[in-house]
Order: sequence, then C-alpha cells, then structure tokens
Amino acid sequence: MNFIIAGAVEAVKELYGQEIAENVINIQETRKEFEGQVTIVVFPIVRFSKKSPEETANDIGSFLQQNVAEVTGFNVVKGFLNLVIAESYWIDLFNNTLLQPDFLSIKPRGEKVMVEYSSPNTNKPLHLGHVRNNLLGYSVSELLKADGYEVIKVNLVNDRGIHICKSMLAWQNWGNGETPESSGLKGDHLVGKYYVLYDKKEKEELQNIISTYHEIGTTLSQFQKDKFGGAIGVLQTALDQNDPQALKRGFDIFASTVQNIINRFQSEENFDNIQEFVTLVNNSSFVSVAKMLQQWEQGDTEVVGLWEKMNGWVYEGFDVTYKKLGVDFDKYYYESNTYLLGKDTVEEGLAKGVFFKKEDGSVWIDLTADGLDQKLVLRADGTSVYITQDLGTAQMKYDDFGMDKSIYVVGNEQDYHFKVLFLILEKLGKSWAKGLYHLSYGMVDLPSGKMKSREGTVVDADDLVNEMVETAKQKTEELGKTNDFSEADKEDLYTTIGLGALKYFLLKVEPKKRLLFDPAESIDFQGNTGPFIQYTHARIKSLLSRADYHYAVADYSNIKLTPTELEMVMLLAKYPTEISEAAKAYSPAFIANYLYEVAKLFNKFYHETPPIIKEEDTAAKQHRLNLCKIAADVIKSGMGILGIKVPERM
RNA sequence: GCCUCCAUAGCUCAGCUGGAUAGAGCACCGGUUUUCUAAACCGUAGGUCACAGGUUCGAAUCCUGUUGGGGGUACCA
Repeated sequence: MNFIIAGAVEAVKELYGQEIAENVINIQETRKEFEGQVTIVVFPIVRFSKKSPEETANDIGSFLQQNVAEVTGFNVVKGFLNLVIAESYWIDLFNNTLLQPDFLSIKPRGEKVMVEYSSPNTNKPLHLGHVRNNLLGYSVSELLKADGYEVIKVNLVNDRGIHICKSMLAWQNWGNGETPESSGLKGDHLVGKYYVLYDKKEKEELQNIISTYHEIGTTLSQFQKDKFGGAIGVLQTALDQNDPQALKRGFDIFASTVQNIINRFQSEENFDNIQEFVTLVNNSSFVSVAKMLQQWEQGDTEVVGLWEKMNGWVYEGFDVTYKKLGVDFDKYYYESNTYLLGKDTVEEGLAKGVFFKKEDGSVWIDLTADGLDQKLVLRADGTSVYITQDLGTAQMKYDDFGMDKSIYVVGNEQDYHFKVLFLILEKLGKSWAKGLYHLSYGMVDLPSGKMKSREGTVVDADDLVNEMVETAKQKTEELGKTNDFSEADKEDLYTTIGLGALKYFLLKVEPKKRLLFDPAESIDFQGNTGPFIQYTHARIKSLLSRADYHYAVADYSNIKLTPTELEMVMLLAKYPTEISEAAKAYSPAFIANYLYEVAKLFNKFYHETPPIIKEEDTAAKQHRLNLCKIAADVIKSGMGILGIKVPERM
C-alpha cells in the first residue's frame, strides 16, 4: 500500500504546499460497513491543510482519484477517507504475487539467531509447563526461519545439582534396583518417582527428628533446650511453609546448632543423652544428599556411575516425549560441563572494575544505579552461583556460533535474573550483549493453583498428549469420517489432530500471559482451535483433488470478484507481513490468530459459493480454485510455523 | 517495603506503533445439508475495557495514582 501513502504525501504537497513525512499518513483497512478497501485517517493532516477534516479528506480523495490510477473512487465519513481501489489492482496482486511460486519462499537475511529452549531438569518428567516452553521455543525457531534467519536450536540440560542427587539417593536407598525395564516405567517417570519419594522421606525424617527432640527434651540442660528449641522451631516453621528453600535454610540453621552443641558438650556427661538424636540428624537424607553432591563434584566413580545410569534413563524418556511433541535441537549443552564456567568472566569483570570484591572474598556487582540491587557473582569460597554459569555459558555459546541474536525461552519467574545477566554482559562491553533477548512466558496454572512436581500436582506431558490423541480418536470416530482409513493412517490422523488441538491451544495465547488449564474441561475441537484450521485445510485439499486442480492463471476478462473473494485476496496477501511482525514480536500467537481468520474466511467463502466443481465457466472455476489453493498453502505454511501438521483428509 | 507482569462478555482469548458503533470462540437460544467434508455456515443475546484522574480533535491502547492477582527480591537453579 506504499503507493497510497506516496500519493497522499504528494497530494498534501500539491494541495497545501507542505512537505510531510510518510508516517503522518495513517492508513488502515476500511471497515466492512463502508465502501472501499483502504482508509486514510485525515486528522493528522488537518494541521497541514488548515481545513476541516471533511474538506481535507475530499481534497485528498479527489487528488488521488485523478492522479493515482488504482484509486477509482472515494467517500468521506467524518475524518476518514475511504478509497476504492480498482479491482484490477487486486487481481494483479493475486496473479503476480500470491500465485507466484516464490510467494511462500524464504528470503534469507544472512543473520544467525540462537534459540535456547526446553532446558529440562533431569530429575523428573516433563509437565505442562515444559510443554508450553517446548512448543513456544520450537515455534519461535520456525518463525524466525520463516523470517529469513538461520536458526540454531539449543537445549541446555540441567543435569546436575542437589535436586538430581535427591532422585539418586532415593533410588539408592529405597529403589531395590528397579529399572525402566523391570518396572515398565518410562525412564524419566521412574526417576521422577524417586524424586517425589525423596521429598516424602525427607519430610518424615524431619518430623521424626522433631518428635525425638521432644522425647529427649526433658533430659537436656536448660542451655541445650534454649539452643535446640529455637532451631527446632525454625525447622518446624520451614516444614509448615512447605517451601524447599526455606526448608534448606531451616535445616542449615538447625544442623549448625547441633554441631555447636556437640562441640561444646562432647566431654560432658549428659552428651550420651543426645547421642541418638545427633545420629539421627547426621544420618538424615538432608546430610546424605549434600555429601553425595560433593562426591559427584569430586568425581567419585560410584556416584558418577549412578548419575550416568539414571540420567541415561531420563534422556531416553525425554527423547520419546520430544519426538511425540515434534520438537528437536541442533545442539545440546549440559550443565555438568558448564557449571564451572564463568570464573574467567568474573576475573575479566574484576580487571575491568565492573565487579568488586568484598572483605570475605565474595565478588559482587553494584547495579543500584540501574535501579536493581547488588548481585553476588561469585561466592566467598570461589564457587559459582547460577549467574556465574550463565555468564560463562553465554560467552561459550557466542564463541561456538557467533550468532547475531540469542533468544532464551524461559519462564517469567526469571525475569529479574535475565535482566541482570544481560546488563552485566553489556557492562563487560560484550558487543553481542545487545542481541540477547529473554522470551519470557507466563506460568501454566491449574484451577487448584501452581503445579508442583514434588507434590505430584502436575499435568504430565506424556499423559496429556495421550489424552489429547485419545479424545481426537473419539471425536473423529463419532463423526465416522475415517471408516475407509487404514489403521496406520487412523493412528497418524488422531495424533495429528490431538497434538494440533494441544499446540494451538497453548500457542494462540500471547506468550507473556499466564495460562489457566483446567484438566476437567478438555481442550476444544471446535471454533478457534487447531482442529478447525486443520479441518479447513483438509476440506480445501479434498476439493482440489476432486476438481482435479492444475495450476494456471485464470482469464479475468469476465470475472468480477465477490466481496468475500476480494477480502480473501487482501487477507492472504498479508501473510508475509504477518510473519515478519510475528517474528519481530517473537509471538507465534500472531500467526495462530491470523490463520484462524484465514480459515474462517475460507469457510465463509465455501458456503456462499455455489459448488466450484460444477462451475461451467472455466475461467471462474480456475480463479476460485486458485484462491483455494493459496489459502491451503498459507494454512499449511503457517501451521508449520506453529509446529502443527495439517492432514490431507479428516 | 521495593521491582516487575497482568486485569476486556458467564468462561477462554483477539484488539499492531492512539482512530469510526470494542471483536472472535465456547456455553445459551434460533436457523442452514436432494449441490464440492455440518470439526462448517448464518442469526439473537451477552460490555461501566478493574477503578479514578490526566494528555488529545480522538484513549481498551499513552502517563500518574488506587484496588485486586501472578512472579521476583543478594550466595536455589
């Protein structure tokens, strides 16, 4: 529509002798209730014309009608100038742009972008929250590809740390050698089972410690009571709060209190009274799991062997889920290899004066001038924290790929972390820091609140997919449309539809919005849904094949476009713009909503058009089939960006 | 406390850098199949765009404040 803007600028120059910028001309699609296709909002021009909006609109309208060939008429409603564009313009657009083979081809822009997503922990299976992450990450990757970027999909696997050791410890203590084979459980589910078990056992132990304390309490000296009593209180509170971090803090306080008492009373007589109690504490899972992490870091062969075995199970399980979801990666990074990174970066920061060292040796950055806080980047004992690793990993990723942009698909609870991370890298003078972007998305909540793996209140990814496929099967069979399908084709179709419903459901919502998922209410298959769009595609393909469609440009000498056909040409022509806008916003939701419009409009067209197959006017028939063909192509392409397959029949 | 995100129909969501009478789907009610797939189409009804100010020719959209909700907040990732 650039020629309209140019024409309007020219009009203002000719009519009012004013040079105006192009962005003064505000154009939009004409509302359906008025005649015309393009509307110029004239209010911003009034200050140049020094006339009323209506007069200005009339002036410009006449000018455009006389000087711009495509403008064949206009009308003015208040301050809105509605322009009628010649039908030949739309027909040319359709034939020379939409119908050309390169309409959907990608135009490479010679830029590289990395998309990091999924990034699972290897201590539990994937749940609905991960599903949103995976689908979003995959879809954004496809979107950026469609917008001409070279995309590197990366998965940074969180395969180490105290949470991994918890599953390991539980399996070691209470697993009786259970394996995926012996249990029939998928590897990630088996490991997740022990993660939940650990949590349960740990709580029991802590309760036991507390009640044991109350039993022996009477034999303690007043001093011991005072000391212990406080620590026990902290522990009990943490236990009641049901928050892992609070629990860790509570236990740490408690454990150090116990240690102090041991040191103080070791030589005294009544020490025996609390011996049993101390043993209980020292043998607790809390202590064992910390010890296990240390052993892992020291490379203890037994622990590392167990770690490798159990992670192996998890990876096998994840592969199945990933395959089912249709997501993939070009490169895996493992935190077990990267968790020590970043210390060089800390040194660099100290040398540059970006970081400073406190008396205890810990290293910090002061971001108060940027409205943030002081942030620890290295502990006093020289070990890394989360952000240390991320600094190092960011550098490594850039060294490996030299990408222009890097997108982190991570939930919004880490907004602050990434703000700090990017700011630090900028302050360190990394040229690539400005290409970093945190694609932050909202949590998926259940009606009952947040999902928690430890408590088993999660919607499991595998279960969910299976349920969706099962529902798709039921609904399809009710409609009785697959009676002549082979078993394999049926299986395929149900998977396509079930996943289509799930993926569309999660992707049509703006990423940053939080999502409420009610497992009791199944995901719809009608209306603004994946299956509706899939159905539309199948419908078109069926029509094209029955009509024995062949590509050819229609003869338009006797064809007049209906309003709906005109609308379709305009809507389909927007597809490339839609992609680049969606890519700019990193929002597959734009594409989802656009495709819904396309599908809806096609169905309207389909209903109001007499059967195309029986059309005797060959030019009209060709023209309509061409329109159908482009609609199908756009739907297929757009759904591909969402990671959703479209069936030929359904 | 401070920072940040969110609030649009009963429910789930669109509404782009401010533009005309705020749009869909689901659910509800009514209609459409002797014609290319009814997972469709057409229609009725449903709104103080959380609230209050401000900016402007014009505000769901921008600014300020209030309320309600989510998340974060220095050695968990």
